Amino acid sequence: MQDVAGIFDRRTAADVVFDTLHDEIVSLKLLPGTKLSEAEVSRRFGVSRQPVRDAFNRLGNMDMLLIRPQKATVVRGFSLPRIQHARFVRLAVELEVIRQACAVWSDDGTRALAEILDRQDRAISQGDTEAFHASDYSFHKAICDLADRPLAAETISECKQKVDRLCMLSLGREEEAATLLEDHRRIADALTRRDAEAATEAARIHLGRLDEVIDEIHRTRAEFFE
Amino acid sequence: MQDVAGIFDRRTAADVVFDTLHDEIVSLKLLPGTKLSEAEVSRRFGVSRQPVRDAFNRLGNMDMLLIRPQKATVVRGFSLPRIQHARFVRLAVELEVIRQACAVWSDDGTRALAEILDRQDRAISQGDTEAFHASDYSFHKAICDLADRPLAAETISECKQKVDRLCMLSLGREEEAATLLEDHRRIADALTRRDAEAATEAARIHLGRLDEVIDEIHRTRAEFFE
DNA sequence: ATTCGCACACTAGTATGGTAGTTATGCCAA
DNA sequence: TTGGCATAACTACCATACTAGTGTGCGAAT
Repeated sequence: MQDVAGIFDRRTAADVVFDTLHDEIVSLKLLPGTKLSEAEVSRRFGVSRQPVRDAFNRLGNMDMLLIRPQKATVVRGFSLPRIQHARFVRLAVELEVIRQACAVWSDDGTRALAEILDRQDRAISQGDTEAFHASDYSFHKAICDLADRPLAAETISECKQKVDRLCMLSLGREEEAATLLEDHRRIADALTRRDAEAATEAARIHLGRLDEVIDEIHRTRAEFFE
Repeated sequence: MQDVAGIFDRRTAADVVFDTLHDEIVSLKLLPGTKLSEAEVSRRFGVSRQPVRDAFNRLGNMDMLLIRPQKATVVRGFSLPRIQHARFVRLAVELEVIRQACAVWSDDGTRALAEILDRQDRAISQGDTEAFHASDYSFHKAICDLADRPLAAETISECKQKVDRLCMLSLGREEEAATLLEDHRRIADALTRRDAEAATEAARIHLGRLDEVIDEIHRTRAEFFE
């Protein structure tokens, strides 16, 4: 009862099951097609079937699980149309964010991006891929904030998540970090010049770099697609 | 208790509760702030609490219900930032759809849009607002299909739904149907000319027409916002 | 009259038992 | 050996009972 941590942050059993399964699906510890049963998962977590059911429903709503009544529940595979759609939405949002950022750009924005680009540069020279990805996200989020569209970062993140799950299937391609940083520099420069045309064009190229990666995954790992 | 369920599409009790509540929330038969209890709703539908709980969870995931553990579950009010974000995402997607449609435009597209515009024209002269709204949706969906981005129509529809729920609070503004049709004509013309710049600019104006309506609702119906 | 405290009526979360529907299995007959 | 059918072994769905946390209102004490 005196557990201070647990009072405000009430984590239900369903939350634990949901978070764990979510992580395992995204990180591909659970591969597409894996069959999950309420009873089995409830035994694994030491809870009853009800919280598991709640967690399944949430994951089902997010299209991560396919719940077939009276049949079985399986981890959903990738759908190329849906992946492409997620990328399309991200592109569309990101471009419009950039346009609006250009309209309200100030030196504050230039300074904020410069700092993030420095962080990315350091991450690359130190070979810290995790820090690189974190600052990559910071870059895009900063533009959203500077465009006065903070919620856009959430939408972008949701789209990115779906694509990232797929890209876990790819082999290491971290050597391209320098290219991505160069893209960011081009976008930042165009924003500083308040050149929406150049900024959006650079963003198109930046976001298009995954095209071939995804194509390759689709070809070589067809078994994970549905 | 065998429902009149579809034979192939098994409609569970949770589905029925979800669909009904969803409709009532969207149509504002259930106003923001209305308290819903699992027990009460389960009595109303003549089912146990479990399917009601499933339905609540789904609606909670969609941000239509706010589920506060051990306290109560209430219909969520409107959040101006979220409404604006939904409109922003719709704008961004719609603009990019138009750009891609321009890139692959053919006479088929021109013909398809012309037919839809005729339907809208007839709906207006007959004063059939429902038919007008239906063909309005058809117009935007047709552009998505012609741009080879059918899923974009779903995203647009989701965004539109959130805004529409808010606009149910507005008084009748149907007199503007002619203006909206004129907007559509301008967009269609620009697409026919494959003029992406003009088409997107027309779309910006078209989608911006709700600005004042929403502002007014926010001012005069502040009690529904959170 | 005001305030404190406790009982009670609520809430959502969890556990468990049972039902209907689907799939896999294995036996029996051809 | 193989095809078809009965049956067992799953599945998710639903109902009921219980737990624990929260707000409210009444009564007693000041």
